[in-house]
Amino acid sequence: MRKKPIYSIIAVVLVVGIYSYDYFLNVKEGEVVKENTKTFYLPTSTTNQVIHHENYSLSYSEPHEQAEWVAYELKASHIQYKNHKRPYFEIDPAVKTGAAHWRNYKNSGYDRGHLCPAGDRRFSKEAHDETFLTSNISPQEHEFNAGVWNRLEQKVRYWAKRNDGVFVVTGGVLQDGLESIGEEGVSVPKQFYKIILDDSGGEIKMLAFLLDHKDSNESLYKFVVPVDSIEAITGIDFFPELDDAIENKLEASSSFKNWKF
DNA sequence: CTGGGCATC
DNA sequence: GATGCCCAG
Repeated sequence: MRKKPIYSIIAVVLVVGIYSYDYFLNVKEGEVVKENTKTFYLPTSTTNQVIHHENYSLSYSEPHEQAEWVAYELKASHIQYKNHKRPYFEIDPAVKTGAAHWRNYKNSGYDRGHLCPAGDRRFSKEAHDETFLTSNISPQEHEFNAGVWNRLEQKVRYWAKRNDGVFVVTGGVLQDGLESIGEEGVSVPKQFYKIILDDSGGEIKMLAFLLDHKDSNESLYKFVVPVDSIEAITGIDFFPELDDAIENKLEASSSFKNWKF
């Protein structure tokens, strides 16, 4: 072996290469990412810019200067009440096309509305801080953000505790012709969606919400829609790795009988 | 919980 | 730009 080190080097390169290739295959969009022992369901990207952070993934839309979706697992154990100081919003360095600056939001009249809520990532300072990237926010009316949207986020935490974890995919509906704010032109969505998937009970359950970008005192179940209808207006395929028969059945349903409100 | 504005350095 | 303080739904 000592006489022919070149063979050892080649062997190491081959092994590393194969495992790297396998790794990148696994994190390709629409594929399944192994996150510890759980399986993480990722949507497709219409923008070809999927980014994986430690505690959530996203697909960034450069024209709209925000994520078209943010996806993450919310485990029951994630829901803690540790207090962290709110940090400054930072430009997401992983967005190669250049994520928006928070200054676009300043004096715009709109909140920097989290997509992956800070309240869902309070289990560590690192996870909490990671939600303060500008790739994780969208312009939201304060009354909406602190109102019906906040109610929905709290309900998701309730389900995560009750069902021992859920998967969440959320974002604004990005379309042509939206109003925009700031020098970089961050689009202001007219609707926001949130999709919850629970696979803890052996059988997969799915629930989707579509809300107009305005506050409401209506009960949350009034906003339940089939996943199909969100796919139709966003062009995103939300659970492509699910068995087609299961995917088609679940995504066509707007039933919420299996969910306690 | 969800956030903002303003003064200060 | 970063920090601290006071504010609202």
